Amino acid sequence: MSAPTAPRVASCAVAVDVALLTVRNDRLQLLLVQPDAAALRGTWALPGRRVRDDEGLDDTAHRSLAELAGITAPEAHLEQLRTYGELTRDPRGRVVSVAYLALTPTPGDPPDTDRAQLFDVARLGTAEGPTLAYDHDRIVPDAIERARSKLEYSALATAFVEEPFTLGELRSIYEAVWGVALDPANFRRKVVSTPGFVEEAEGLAPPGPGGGRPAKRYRRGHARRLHPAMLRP
Amino acid sequence: MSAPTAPRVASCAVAVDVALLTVRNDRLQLLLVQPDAAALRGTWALPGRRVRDDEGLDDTAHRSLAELAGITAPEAHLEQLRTYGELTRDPRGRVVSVAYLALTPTPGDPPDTDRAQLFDVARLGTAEGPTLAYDHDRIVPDAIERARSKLEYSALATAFVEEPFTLGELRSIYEAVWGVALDPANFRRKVVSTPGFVEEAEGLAPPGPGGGRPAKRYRRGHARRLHPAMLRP
DNA sequence: TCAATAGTGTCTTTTAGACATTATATG
DNA sequence: CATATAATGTCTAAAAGACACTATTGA
Repeated sequence: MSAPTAPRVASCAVAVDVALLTVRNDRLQLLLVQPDAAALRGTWALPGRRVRDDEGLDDTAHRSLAELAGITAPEAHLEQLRTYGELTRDPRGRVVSVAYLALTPTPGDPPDTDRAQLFDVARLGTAEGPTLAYDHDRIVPDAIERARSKLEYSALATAFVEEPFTLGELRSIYEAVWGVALDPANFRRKVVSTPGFVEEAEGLAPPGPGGGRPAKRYRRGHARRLHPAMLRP
Repeated sequence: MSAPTAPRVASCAVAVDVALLTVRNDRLQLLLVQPDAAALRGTWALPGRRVRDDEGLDDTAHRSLAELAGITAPEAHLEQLRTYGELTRDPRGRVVSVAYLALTPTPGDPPDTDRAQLFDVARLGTAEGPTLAYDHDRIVPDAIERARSKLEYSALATAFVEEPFTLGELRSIYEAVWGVALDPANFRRKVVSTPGFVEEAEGLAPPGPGGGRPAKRYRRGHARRLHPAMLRP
């Protein structure tokens, strides 16, 4: 009974899946694509590709976004989330997937084609939301929680906005990702007093259609970790 | 020039490497083993094994510790750190490695055999420290920083001590991992006022050889995240 | 007795949060 | 003018940190 018929150690398929989050219309949204497999018609999946043998994992992540959603965002924030290796996570066989988290500003050109779409994060898991393929219903909550958590102790919120930005725009990122309202005055004080979070830029941003005082513009600072942190209420 | 001679998408070897940290004699220590390969004689490596085709990633991590260091710690804290997929990280070929972070109380039976040893984290990277094989000099700092960081906002420090423990023992964990001295009075107040961090247990712990008041015993609480966090000074 | 460690009390400084006030825009 | 948003000021409550003090042990 100790004579295996197959090699115990085998190469297995390695893939990358990317959870791309963005904030559009003050709502946190996730990019999903339609899977290739006909059996999965009607479901949605994170854009993902097999890792090529001459390709780094980050490169596979970028290629997944480019090939499956037409998104080329070399400046987008991209970080590893976690690797999912459950034996049965893919019905086609053993596939180990390295999941990535990507954060981008709202694309002025939203990829609302048939193949790729942005979905409200708030609707995921509800009857109105999309049905997720594979084990992506396990990856997606991890990605969202990572984003929510990293907004606290890193300057990652700035990855959601184009430069230059106003502190009102930055605050709306926090409000969309966390799903809470923040006091504008206290938010401003925390941001500008946290070293390296943002740097003042030139000029003023015009107010919205309803009027309002023009806002100062800011750029990303050089700090990666925030001291003190922006704690969730 | 667009006719590849080898398949662009191939299965590649998947391995798991485990960075096991413990606190011994008030110093943060890392478990390293001697690699199998003769070419790597004199260097030290994280215990790691190839993933079997019938085995989950966590199982491979446990097996790595058991087979290479004789450590069977099913209750130890084990979490994924990151996956390292650089093309050239292993001279034997393309190996994608899923790195794990393991935290355990000091083994009463330290694995100081020829094959496995605990090394002071403070000496890593110095002339007195071990030379690391593969790309493990990139993994190890990530593991240490993860542990230092998670002590702030999680109850992970309790993974380093056996139950029941005293708050003095818990404080010495923080001091060893962070490398700073903490005020005992303020530390105690923070810990007991953070909901779910620790729970009072029965009895008192005897003082050390130099005397001192007997300390109350505590057990791990049920909180995973600490609110408020234990911030580094 | 003294030295050592545990645990409590208290004070000061810092930070977070609520909310009023002023500034500058649109309609 | 009213309304909207930006930016500043001020007050209060909570938290962090310094440090004195008491409690209980071993030597």
